[in-house]
Amino acid sequence: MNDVARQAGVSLKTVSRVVNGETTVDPALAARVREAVASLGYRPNLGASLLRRADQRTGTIGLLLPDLVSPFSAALHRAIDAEVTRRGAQVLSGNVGHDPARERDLAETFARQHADGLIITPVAARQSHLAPDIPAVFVDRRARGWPADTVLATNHAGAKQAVEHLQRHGHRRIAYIGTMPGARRHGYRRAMAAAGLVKVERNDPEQALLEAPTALFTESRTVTVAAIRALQAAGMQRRVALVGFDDFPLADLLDPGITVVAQDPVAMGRAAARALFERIAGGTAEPRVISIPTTLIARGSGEVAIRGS
Amino acid sequence: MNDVARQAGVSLKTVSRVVNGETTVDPALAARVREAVASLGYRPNLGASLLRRADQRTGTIGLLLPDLVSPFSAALHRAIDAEVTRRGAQVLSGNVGHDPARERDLAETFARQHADGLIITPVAARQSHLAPDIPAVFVDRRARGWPADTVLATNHAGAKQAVEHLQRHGHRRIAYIGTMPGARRHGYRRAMAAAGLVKVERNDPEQALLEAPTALFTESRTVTVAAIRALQAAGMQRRVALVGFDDFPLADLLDPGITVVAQDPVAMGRAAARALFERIAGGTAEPRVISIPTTLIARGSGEVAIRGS
DNA sequence: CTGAAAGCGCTAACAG
DNA sequence: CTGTTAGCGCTTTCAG
Repeated sequence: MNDVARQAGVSLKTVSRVVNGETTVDPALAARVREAVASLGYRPNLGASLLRRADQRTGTIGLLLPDLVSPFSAALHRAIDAEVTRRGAQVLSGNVGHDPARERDLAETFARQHADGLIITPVAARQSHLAPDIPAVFVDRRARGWPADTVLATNHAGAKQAVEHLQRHGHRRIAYIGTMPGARRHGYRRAMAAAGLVKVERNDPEQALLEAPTALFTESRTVTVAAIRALQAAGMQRRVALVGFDDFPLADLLDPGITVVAQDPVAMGRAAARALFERIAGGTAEPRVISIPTTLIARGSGEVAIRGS
Repeated sequence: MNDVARQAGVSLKTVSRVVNGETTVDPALAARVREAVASLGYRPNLGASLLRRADQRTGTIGLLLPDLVSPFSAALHRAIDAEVTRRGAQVLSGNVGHDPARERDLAETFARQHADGLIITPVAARQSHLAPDIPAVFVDRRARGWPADTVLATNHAGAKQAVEHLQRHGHRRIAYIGTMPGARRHGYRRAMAAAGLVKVERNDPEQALLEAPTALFTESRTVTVAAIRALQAAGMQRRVALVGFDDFPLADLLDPGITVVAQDPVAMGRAAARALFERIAGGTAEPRVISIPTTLIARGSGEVAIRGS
């Protein structure tokens, strides 16, 4: 900045004013400064600037996702990106890879880089260890040990939709396939029990099929695809019904098309970004849980009627 | 840091040594410092540290992708992430959304945050405007106007694989469907011409089908999926052959399975990360183009024989 | 509208 | 092994 000042024939402070877009600078001087900036390839030093600056905002939001490869994460990312960009800020994202240590390291990195806030799909059981004293919002999984807003799909209602749909097609013996702990699975259990159905619970679709269920309900995209493969391998894709939690690309092009309870990642991402900006702006209300409804999309696999009925 | 020093009863410099992991500190003092750090919730100021530090490394790599949602980008991301993490650094990524202005802004942001290097899948026609005087490597599209290493799939060879495969199954009249300009499409043209085939070139699969080709070659995942939909809608998925460039999830579960020329995003990502670390370490060789081979994966759609043959 | 001086939090270079 | 001093690049405060 000193070099720029020298070349433009002004004081350092005037350069600072121009670089920061203050309007109280003589246009002729400002032009000379901008010229010098361009010719010297000057780039302001963010860290030095932040050292003294009153307003500590950097216009940067950190996003931590367990697995950037999943279609759900990707859609969430895009929605958050759109909302954050619309407000003139930027999203930088980090891939946690389901590793709590990396979750902590990335949160720490964002905090050291003075991100204005964090949006996190947590992978660790408790989040207290990463508390980086900057505004944060959780998405898709409830945060524990660290009060913050949380945006969730309404899993319990989603499970209810799936189970009642299968029940309407005559099914009584339904296998739940998945590995997820806690609240989400609990939602499925409650839905099954409430409907008075026989429940088979397994991690592996092939094992589940041995128990002769007439319908499958799968907990995530990964498990849904595994179930499709197992059904096709056994030639049973038209004899056992299947409803998956979470939509995925090409679900409509398979044969039969896969019926899913779709989350709404666009609404979830937008809600998370909005909640975060409220926190950044200084909102100090109690931590909220924001629920986003799910939708059942019938495509064929969930409408396979029970055998012999 | 001053507060920590006071509480631990040592000088500021000793705190600095402990925080930076220097080993020349009395263990008892170091323990006292760490205790004070924890109790005060002290977090070092990266910007201030960098201001004076000789080694300007931050252990951070910036990754710019045109669209984080695409499976290819996601796979690339994961591979880069793995290689960078293995070397003890972190990847922060930004979604460019095919917008040259955002590409520039994100590169600028990473530069200001002192990223050690950049990996970019460029979207702008020329990259000279974003040249952020830090080491950079391009992936998946050749960089123009800014000499840097580039990692590419061997498109020309990939097109040859596809065309020869279709030719072997009796096809002479092949539609190329895609919108991509420049080198990649050029590769397809050359491959077609070299094989002496009749080429129909269209953006839209439905239009292409009107020209009665016996086989389709699609340029990207998006176009491949559009072609699958068009073929299924016309009931022609077993009468017209299809080979797609770039593999995608569930391609094997469709009926027929979709034959593709698969890129190798894992190898591409690893090569890009390695090239970048060489540049960061000070390698000053001429800009290279690193080619990663493609593989034809036969799944059914590309082996549909020509009608009546 | 412009500039001079002080100091943000930290590390390099040098003593002890 | 530990401490002192100077100064990184910038913005603040305050005086012209």
